[in-house]
Amino acid sequence: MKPGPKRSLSGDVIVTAALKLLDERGGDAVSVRSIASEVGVAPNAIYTYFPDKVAVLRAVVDRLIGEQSLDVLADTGIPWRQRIHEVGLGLRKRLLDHPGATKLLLGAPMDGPRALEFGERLLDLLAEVGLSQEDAARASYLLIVYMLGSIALEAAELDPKMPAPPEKERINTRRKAFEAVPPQVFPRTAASTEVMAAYISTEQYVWGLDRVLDGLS
Amino acid sequence: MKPGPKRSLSGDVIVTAALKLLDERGGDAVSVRSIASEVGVAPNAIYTYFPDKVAVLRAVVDRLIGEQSLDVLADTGIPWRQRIHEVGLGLRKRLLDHPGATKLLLGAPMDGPRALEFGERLLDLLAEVGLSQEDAARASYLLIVYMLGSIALEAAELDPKMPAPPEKERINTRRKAFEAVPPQVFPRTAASTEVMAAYISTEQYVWGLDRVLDGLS
DNA sequence: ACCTGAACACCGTTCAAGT
DNA sequence: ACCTGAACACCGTTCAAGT
Repeated sequence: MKPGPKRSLSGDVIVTAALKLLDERGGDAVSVRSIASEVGVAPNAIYTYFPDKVAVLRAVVDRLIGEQSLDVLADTGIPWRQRIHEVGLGLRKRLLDHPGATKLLLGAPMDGPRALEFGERLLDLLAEVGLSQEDAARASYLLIVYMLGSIALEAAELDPKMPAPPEKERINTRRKAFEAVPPQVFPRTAASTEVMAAYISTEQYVWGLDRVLDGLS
Repeated sequence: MKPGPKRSLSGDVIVTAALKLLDERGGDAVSVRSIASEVGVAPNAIYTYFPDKVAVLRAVVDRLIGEQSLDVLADTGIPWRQRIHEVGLGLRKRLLDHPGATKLLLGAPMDGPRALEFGERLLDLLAEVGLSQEDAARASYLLIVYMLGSIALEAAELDPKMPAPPEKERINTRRKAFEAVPPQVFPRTAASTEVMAAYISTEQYVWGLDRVLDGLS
């Protein structure tokens, strides 16, 4: 094969290929070599666009965060809590569509451009609502920790090779797991099987978000 | 070399070796082969005690969670908020001592025996405080999400090969990073540099924990 | 049951060389 | 500047065989 410029390659193309592999074949299948073969290029061509493999994966995470539109946050026609609900639920949905990628979420600092944008728009809203600059900054971090933490914990239970099954099915799976908890050793855990199983529900996610918002006001 | 039983090996010995490598040489240096050579055994001997590599790493995480004593949670002589503070701060300290291991925290479900024990003791306390069974279950999950989420996000910025530097130093590093944020694009983020830098402080951790606790009561 | 040697099918990354 | 081929120093895991 002849070398020479192809111009078919770019950072975006590489990120897209990595995400596709992550979704279709899971985290273990994503290698520099598999990404390269997916885009039809030699493995080391990747290094023209990224310094190393982890940089590619970080770009994948930032891409997913950027997929969530933040426009609602600025929509003063909607009550502010509801705006946060909408963005929080949207982010969760988008991330859970890519369980393989979501597992990488909290392994690296959230310092990508899309993550910064997310924080900035949250600060806008919190300032509008009347929080001081300092409280707004602290609150935005708390909200991000809550959202990403619960989404990551939720994604950890999903098969990275498959799109997430419907919520009911996921709760059933968890219920079975908790029914195996020995009641003599963990009486309260065993007694709350139903609630434990529903930890990963949309309802519990919103409940937690509301408790955090209650704590802020 | 002769094969034959050695009896020097056990799951615990393997976990200890893995944690040592994680601390001294970082996540990339932890391989089945390096663990095996650390304990003086052939690589495939590991598979007598664990089904695969990720099982070893999960056991490392559960070991660290188990290191935090939960006795304070049951000490009715201390105000309940303070009990949660103590356990939360203790867990944070213990995990941040092992940044390499902490990065693995939210990549797998929290279903180890020590994690279950943690949840159960939290349920005890929340029931004592007067929460209904359902609210207690939801609240314990919220608290765990908050603690693990902020600890993981904090650990993501640390060099896995080194013990965490003192807090002041870590805040200085972050401040420098945030001073590079362009104020035209992210005005609020840039204006709050000082608070953003302090996201990883003990004080912000406790502040967030208190907001969550406020939301619960 | 517990361990070994050898092998299989891979990795991430570097380097010199081609256009 | 952008890409290739070839190589280096590794991986996780399996399998048959020894005690």
